[in-house]
Amino acid sequence: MTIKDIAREAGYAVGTVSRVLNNNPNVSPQARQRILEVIQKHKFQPNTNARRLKQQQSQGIAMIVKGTHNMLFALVLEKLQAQCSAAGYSSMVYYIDEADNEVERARQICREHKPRGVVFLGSNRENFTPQLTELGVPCLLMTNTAASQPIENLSSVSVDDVSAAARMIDHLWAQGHRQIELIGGFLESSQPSAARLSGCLSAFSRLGISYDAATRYTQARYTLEGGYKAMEQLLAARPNLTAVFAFSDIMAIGAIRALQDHGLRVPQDVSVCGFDGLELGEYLIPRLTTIRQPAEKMAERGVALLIQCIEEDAPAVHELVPYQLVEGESVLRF
Amino acid sequence: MTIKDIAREAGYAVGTVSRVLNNNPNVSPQARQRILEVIQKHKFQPNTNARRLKQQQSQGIAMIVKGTHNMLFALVLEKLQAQCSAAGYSSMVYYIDEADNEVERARQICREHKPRGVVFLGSNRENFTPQLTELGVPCLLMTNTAASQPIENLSSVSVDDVSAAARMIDHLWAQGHRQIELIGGFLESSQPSAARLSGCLSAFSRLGISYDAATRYTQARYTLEGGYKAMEQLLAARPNLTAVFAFSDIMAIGAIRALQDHGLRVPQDVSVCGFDGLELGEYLIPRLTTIRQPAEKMAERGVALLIQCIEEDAPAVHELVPYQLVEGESVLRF
DNA sequence: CTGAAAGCGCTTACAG
DNA sequence: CTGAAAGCGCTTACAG
Repeated sequence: MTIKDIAREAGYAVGTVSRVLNNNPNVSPQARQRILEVIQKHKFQPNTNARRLKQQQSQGIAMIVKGTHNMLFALVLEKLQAQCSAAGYSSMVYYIDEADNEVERARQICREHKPRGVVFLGSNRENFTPQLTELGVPCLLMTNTAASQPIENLSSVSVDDVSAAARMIDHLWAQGHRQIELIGGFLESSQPSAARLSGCLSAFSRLGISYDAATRYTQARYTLEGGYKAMEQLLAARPNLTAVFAFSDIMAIGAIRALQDHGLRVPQDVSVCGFDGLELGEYLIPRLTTIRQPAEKMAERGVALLIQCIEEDAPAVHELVPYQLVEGESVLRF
Repeated sequence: MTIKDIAREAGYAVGTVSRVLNNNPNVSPQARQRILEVIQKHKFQPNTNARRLKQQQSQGIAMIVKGTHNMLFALVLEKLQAQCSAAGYSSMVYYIDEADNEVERARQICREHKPRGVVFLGSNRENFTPQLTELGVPCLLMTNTAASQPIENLSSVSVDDVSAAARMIDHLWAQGHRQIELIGGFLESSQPSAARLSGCLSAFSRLGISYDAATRYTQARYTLEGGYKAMEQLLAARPNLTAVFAFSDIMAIGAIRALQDHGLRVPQDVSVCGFDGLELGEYLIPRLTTIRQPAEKMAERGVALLIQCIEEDAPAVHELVPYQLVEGESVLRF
C-alpha cells in the first residue's frame, strides 16, 4: 500500500494525496475529505524512509543517552519525551555505551535521521569541541552546563553545580561536621564533578577548612561499586572522617554499604550525603540527604530552549534551574 | 557527498561503488581498492534512508522497552545490545510508555525501519494476540514466558517464575516463617505476577499453609511507591505477618521503608524478600534476599534464538534459564 | 486547486 | 567484472 494506491482509489494524483498527508492548504475540501476517507479505510501510513529521503529532515528530536544505568537520566529522559511530544515533536532515543563518543554518534544519527535537534544526556567534556556546529542542528546538553566552553549551537540546562556543592558543604558544617571527605567522578571527563569539587573547595576555604584536593578528593565511577570502593579508600586514608559527600546518590549508596561493612553506622558514626535527589533516596534506610535536581523543570526548560533554537533560530542559551537541598536522615547533627 | 561523487572520483559507475559498499564479490580487487580509498578519504557513509527504501530491510533488531524505570530491563537491554552487535546485527531501542500498546508500536516500527527481528522487554499480556504474526518478522519476549499462549513467531526467554516463586516460599518456610504475605503486580496484565502467584500457591498448599489469594494477595505497581503502599495495606490487614515476598526488588525496597516507618525493623520484626536480583539489592541495608534473574544468560540465549529464527527460519522456542536464590540479610531465621 | 514530472540516494537485475 | 538504467515511495517546484 503506497501513496499511489491511495491516489488511484481516491481518483486524484499522488501529489494531491501527498499534500493532504502534509497538511498543505492547497487542497480543496472535497479532495481532502475523499482522500482522507481512503487513507483511513486502509489505515495507510506513508513510508518514512521515502519521506525522509526527500525531505532530508524529520520532525524529530534525537536524544543521545550515555549508559542505560543512570537513574537521573532515565527520569529526565522521560520528562523530555513528554515535553517534546506536547510540543508536536517526536523523539528518538539512542543509548550509547559510556565509552563511546556521543558527538561522533550524533554525527551519524544526523546523517541518517536528520533530526531537527539533538539532546545529550551525559557527556564527556573532551568530545564537545567547536566541531559540534558541523551537525548543523541545535543541540542541548542536559544536567550539565556548557557555559564554560561555549559552542555556537550548544545550549545547556543544569543546576548550578558549584553553588549546590557549596551549599551542601555549608549544610554539613552547620550540622557540626569538620572532617568532610569527597567522592566524585573523574575530573578530566566529568564536567559536573569538576564543578562540584570547585564549589566544595570555595566553601572549604570560606569556612577555613583546609583540604588538599590532589590527595584527598577520591575519584570513582558513578556506580554503586565505585562509591563502595572509594569509601574503602577513604576509610583507610582518613579514619577520622565524620562526613562524606558523594557527588551522586548511587555512589552514596555504595559508600553507605562500605561503611556498614566496616562496622560503621550511618549517620551515627559517619554521615553521608549524595547528589541528584533520586526517588530511591527517600526509600533508603536512612533516607538520603542530597541535592535534588529538578528533572521535570529541567526537561521543560530544555525543550523550550531547543525549540526556540530550531524554530526561531535563537542563539544558544545556558540556563540554570534551582536545585533543592533535601534533608534526609543520613547526616547527623552533632 | 553521495555514492555518485565517490563513483566520479574513483572513475567507476555508481553500481560498482554500491557493490563495494555491500561486499558484493563481483568486484575486481583493483576496483575495490580504489573505491575503498576514495570512500575512506571522504569518510563517506551511505544514506540509510535511501538504502532502506530500496532494500526494504535493515540489518537491525528493534528492541521495544516498556518504561524507562525498570532496572532489570536496563540491565538485560545492555546485555542484549552487546550480544546483537557481537552477532553482526545493529540494534535500535524504542522506549514506550507503560500504558502504550507495545505490539501496536512494533507494527509502526516494522513499517518504518524494517527490522529483521523485534525484542520486547515488558509486555501487557493482552496485547499479545496471534495478530503478532502480521509483523512478518521473528519476535522475542524477554524475562517473561510466552509458552502459555503460543504465537507462531514469538519466542521467549525467562526464568521459570512458577518454580522460582515456590522456591522462595520454601526458603521462607525453612527459615521458620508461617505468616507469609505476598505483594505483586496486577494479575490481568502481568503474566509474571500471575505465574509467581501460582508458584506461591502451589508451595503453600504443599506445605499446608492456607492462603486465600482473592483476599490476601496484594496488587501494586512495580514501583517503590507501589511496594510502600501495598505494605501499608498488609500491615493494616495482617498485623501478625512475619514475612513478605515482593515480586520485585523495587517493591521490596518500598515495603521495607513502609515497615520502618511503622516502627518495624527488617529482618528482626518482619522479613522481606524480593525478585529480580538487582545489583542494588546487594548494597541495601539489610542486603536483600531475592531471586536472581540471570540477565547475561537470558540475553545470550534470547539473541541466539532470535537469530536462528531470522537466519534459519527456525520455529519459535520458549526457553527457561536457571534462576538463583540469593540469600541476603533481609530474612530472619527463627 | 490539481496533475505530471523530476528527483532524493541508493540497489540490483540485465546486458555485455 | 562493469556500466546503464529502472525503480524503491515519497515531496515539491512548475505549469496550468
